[in-house]
Amino acid sequence: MTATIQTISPSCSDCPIRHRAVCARCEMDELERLEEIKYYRSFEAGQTIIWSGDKMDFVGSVVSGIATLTQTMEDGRTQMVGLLLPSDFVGRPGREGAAYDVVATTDILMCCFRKKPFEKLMSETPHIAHRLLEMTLDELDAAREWMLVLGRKTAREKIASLLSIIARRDASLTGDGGVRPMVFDLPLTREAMADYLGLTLETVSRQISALKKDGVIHLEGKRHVTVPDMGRLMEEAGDDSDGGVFA
Amino acid sequence: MTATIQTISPSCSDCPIRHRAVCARCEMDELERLEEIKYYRSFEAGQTIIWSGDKMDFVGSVVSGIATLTQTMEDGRTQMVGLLLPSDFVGRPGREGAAYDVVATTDILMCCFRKKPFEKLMSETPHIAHRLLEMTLDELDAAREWMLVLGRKTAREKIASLLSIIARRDASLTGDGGVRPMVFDLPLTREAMADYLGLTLETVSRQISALKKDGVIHLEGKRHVTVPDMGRLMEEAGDDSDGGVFA
DNA sequence: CGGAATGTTGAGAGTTGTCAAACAGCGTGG
DNA sequence: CCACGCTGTTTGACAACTCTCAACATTCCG
Repeated sequence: MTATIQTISPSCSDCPIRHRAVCARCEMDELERLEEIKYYRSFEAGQTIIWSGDKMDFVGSVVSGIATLTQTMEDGRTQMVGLLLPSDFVGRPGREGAAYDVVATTDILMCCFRKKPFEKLMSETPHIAHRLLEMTLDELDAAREWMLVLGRKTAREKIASLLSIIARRDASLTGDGGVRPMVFDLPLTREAMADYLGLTLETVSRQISALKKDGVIHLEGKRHVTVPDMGRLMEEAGDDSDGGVFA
Repeated sequence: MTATIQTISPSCSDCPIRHRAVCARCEMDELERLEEIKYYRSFEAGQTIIWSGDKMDFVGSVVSGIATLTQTMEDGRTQMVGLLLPSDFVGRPGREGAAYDVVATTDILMCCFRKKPFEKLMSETPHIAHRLLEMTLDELDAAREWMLVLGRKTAREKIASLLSIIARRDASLTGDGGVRPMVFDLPLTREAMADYLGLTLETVSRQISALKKDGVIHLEGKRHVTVPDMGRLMEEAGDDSDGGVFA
C-alpha cells in the first residue's frame, strides 16, 4: 500500500514524456534545474495518490500508467472529471489544497517536484509557466467538450464518444495514422466508464453490448476492442465526423 | 446588429474590473502598455460575439454585462459550457480558432486587445501570463464542478446548484457578506438555464415552481429571487453545506 | 391593442436507473 | 487439480425521472 520513492533519477533527456510534459519547452539549463528537484514515486493500481481537500505538497507529471480525477458527493455518487495519461500534469501551482481525488487506475510512475521549489522555478523560467498555461487551456477544452457529452448526449452516444476518444488518444500515442481498423484496450472498468459518463454501470454494459450487436465495434474478452470503421463510430457519437479520415 | 467600437479609452486605473481581470497584477508601466493596445467594443443582448470555428483576432475582458459560451451539435442540441461575467477573460492566446460560440446575454461592454500584440505583451510581462494561468485554473475548477452537476445531480439539485452559484457570485460582486436572506435577479432565461444544466426548459420551469412551493425560494415576477435560507438551498443542491454560515 | 417571446402546466411516452440474479475470469488454498 | 470466493460483467423486470408534445398564461413592445 505504500508508495515507492525512487531516489535514482534517470536523466530527463531520456524521459519518454520529455517532449509532451510540462518540461517540453525547457532549454537544457532549465532542465538541469528541474532535474535537481525532481524525484520519482510509483503507486499501485487502486491506490489513492491524492485525497480531495488534503494539502498538496507536490506537483508532477504522469510518466507511465493511468490515473483518474474524481469528485464524490456525500451520498457516494461520484463523477470522474479527468483522465490522466502519460505526460499529463497533476497539481495546481498556487493552490493550497487538492480539489479532487487522484486515483491510480493502473500501476503508475510519477515524476514529482516539491511544490514550493517548483513554484519558485516556475516564476523564474517562463518556458515552464508558458507550457503549463498551454496544457491547462487544453484541459479546459477537454472539460468543456465533456460537458456537452454529459449534458446532452444519450447513453449510446456517450459510450461511442468515450470509445472514440480512447481510440484517438491511443492512436496519437502509438503514432498510428488512424487507418481503418483500430484496435485498443479499454483502460477502465465498466464502473469507471459509468463514473466518467454519468451513467450506471449496467447502462454502460448494455450500450456496449448494443454497439457490438450492431457491428460498430467487436469485442475480444471484456476489454479488447476493435473498431472496423472509425467514421461509423464517430457518427454514433454524434460528432461531426465527415471531414478528415478518408480525405 | 453592429458592434459599436469606441475609440475613446477610459483610463485603466478607473476601470471597474481593474483588480479582478487579466490585468489585475499589472504594475503601472505594464498597464500603460496594455492601455496603448486596448479598445472597447459593445454588443447588444442576443448578439453573437464570436462564432465557433472562426478565426479569433482579438482577446479581451468582459467589463460589464453577461455572455455565454455554448457548443451546439448538428441536430441543434446545445450545451452551455461557460458563463462570462464582468472581469472574465475571452479568448485563448496561442490558439487560432474559437472553439465555442460566445453570445451576449445582456448588453455587454468588452475591453479588447488585438491577439498578436497581446501575445507579444504577454510573453514580455510575466504578471499578465501569471494572472491568466490563475484565471484559467479557476475556470477549469468551475468546469469540473459543473461536470459533477451535469453527470450526477437530479433536476432539482441542478436548479438548486445554479441558484446557489448565482447567489454566491452576486454576493461576491456586491460585497454582501452572505447574510440570511439573499436577493438577486436571474440573468438567464429558462431556456438558457436548461442549456446550462442539460435539461429541457419545461423541466427547469417545473423544478423552479417546486422549489418555490416548498419554500426554498420566493419569486417576484419570473426573474427576481429571494433565498430565505442559503443553507437550505445548498442542502437541496446536494452540496456539503454544514460548515460555515452559522458557525 | 395585438403579436411575439417567454414561461407555466398537464398527459403520456421513452430512456435510464434500481434491484436482483447469474455468469466469467482469476488467484488462492486445500 | 479443482473447489472456492472475489471482482467484474451481463442480463432481465420493473420503476422513476425526465422528455416530448400541446395548450394556455404572462410579459414585453411596437
